[in-house]
Amino acid sequence: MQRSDAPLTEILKRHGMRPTRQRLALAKLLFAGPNRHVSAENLHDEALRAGARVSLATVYNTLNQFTAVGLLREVTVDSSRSYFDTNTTDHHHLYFQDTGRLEDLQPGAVRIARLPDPPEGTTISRVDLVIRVTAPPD
Amino acid sequence: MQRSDAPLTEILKRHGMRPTRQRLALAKLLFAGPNRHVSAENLHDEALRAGARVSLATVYNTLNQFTAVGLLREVTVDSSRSYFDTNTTDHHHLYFQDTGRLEDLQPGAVRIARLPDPPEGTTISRVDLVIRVTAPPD
DNA sequence: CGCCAATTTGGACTTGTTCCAAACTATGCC
DNA sequence: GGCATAGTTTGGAACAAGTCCAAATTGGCG
Repeated sequence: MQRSDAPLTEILKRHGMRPTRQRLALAKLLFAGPNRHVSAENLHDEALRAGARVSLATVYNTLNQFTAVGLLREVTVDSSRSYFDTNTTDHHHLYFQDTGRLEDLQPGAVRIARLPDPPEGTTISRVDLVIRVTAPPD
Repeated sequence: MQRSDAPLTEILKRHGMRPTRQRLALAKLLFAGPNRHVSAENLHDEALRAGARVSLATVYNTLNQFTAVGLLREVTVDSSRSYFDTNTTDHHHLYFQDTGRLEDLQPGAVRIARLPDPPEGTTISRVDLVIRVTAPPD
């Protein structure tokens, strides 16, 4: 809880959340460095290792809240687990099927030249592209 | 079990599976019509309603086996449930977030003009693009 | 027809996630 | 600064999707 948390406190308040000890600790892990992809278990372990006392339920709550206000984006690459991405700008993903590792692609790495119009009465909320790679060439 | 199952029997045999009553019933539901997207529960219900006695465990086994031999493709759009697509040709998906409905896009509907090279030592196994739409315009 | 390996099955189990009621705490107010 | 209170956290129960397992069944072959 040193002065450098001030911006994080601000961010939480700006999104209508109380800057609690737990949320600050998680926000720090998530946003105080380069972009990341985390799962709930994953972040929970990390928080504990970092000495933060946070329950798994709170990690789930927090990830969902952050996602709801747009601080995180949920990425669906594995049907058995949710990943959250701290990079909320437009970009696509590279997924290593063998290791489960997920990486952002450079914004310019993929170019989608044509997209269909959404069906009548709907709007496109998002276009997700995932490149799945395997380590051993098939 | 009328003569029209013969082709299905053939397909199963060709992929090294015994044409059992259960597999034939499921294959019929899956392949005897237009392309479909099913979940396990989903297909199980349908099979029971159609009078086939199949356990849920068998539906899971069968979907996984069909996928392993390339008769089905698993589509990951929802992190809490797996969908299987009877269309195994190259194509992308339209996902209605509100209803959970999943549709194939026409092969030409999307054009990807640029893709990065896969990282050293890996090969691209698949590129999945999903257009997520919502019914009420945001 | 009968054998045996493949398959199916119900139920137990696992894993990821949500729910819940009770305990705790950040914040506004005096 | 102390207090009331609404928002938050928490452990554990509950849930849901999917896998595992050992016993029972069955398809295919001689």
